[in-house]
Amino acid sequence: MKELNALLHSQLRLAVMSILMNVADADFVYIKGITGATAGNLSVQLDKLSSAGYIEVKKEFVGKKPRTTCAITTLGREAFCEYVEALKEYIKL
Amino acid sequence: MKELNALLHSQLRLAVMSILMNVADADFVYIKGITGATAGNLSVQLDKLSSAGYIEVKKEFVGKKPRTTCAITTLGREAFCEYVEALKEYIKL
DNA sequence: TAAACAAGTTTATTTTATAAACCAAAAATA
DNA sequence: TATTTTTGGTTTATAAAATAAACTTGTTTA
Repeated sequence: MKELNALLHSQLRLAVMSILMNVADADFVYIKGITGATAGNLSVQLDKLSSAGYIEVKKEFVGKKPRTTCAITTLGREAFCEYVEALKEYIKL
Repeated sequence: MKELNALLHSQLRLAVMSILMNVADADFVYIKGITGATAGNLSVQLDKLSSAGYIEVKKEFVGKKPRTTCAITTLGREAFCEYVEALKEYIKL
């Protein structure tokens, strides 16, 4: 059977990628809210996606508050689509 | 976002359940062949699915050789379907 | 009869996911 | 204005998982 991309086959990382597939970008607080993840866990998982080149993470200040914004990359988009294709073999759609 | 059943959100266990969704039963050697899993890993994962009541495992002798046969239960079937439904929220199908 | 094989199980190791603890700065409050 | 709380995270520690390696029991084969 086809392998499932282990980086994507994780609930939180998959949720993040799923969100980013449908918006231009999303910030840390927003993603945290939708996924219900703890900040620590989210921080770690965003790093992994970023290291893999699946997302781009931008850190800036808005006024005096820091803001971390994420956007999916072309590579990430491709990986996500391949993952979904592979998954279909498992869940027969 | 909906939670993904952690017991099913594992490549090998999902593969096993996927196989068992489509056949009356399947034996250890057959599942091992299709999934490409090692015997040890498969043994452990079958135990987990069995403990959760998602599959039934029957051990018998065919001639002089042992045979382990697995079949999905109603509970397992339901859990699989719910998992697939939850997953759709992530992969938008 | 010794070596290799079959069908698993058990145990140990490596990864992962996750949460807990922490940090710096800003905002709210007493 | 001093202190507490909140915001927006990161780092570190822990618990859980996946996986492989080693082992077992019995069988077949050379």
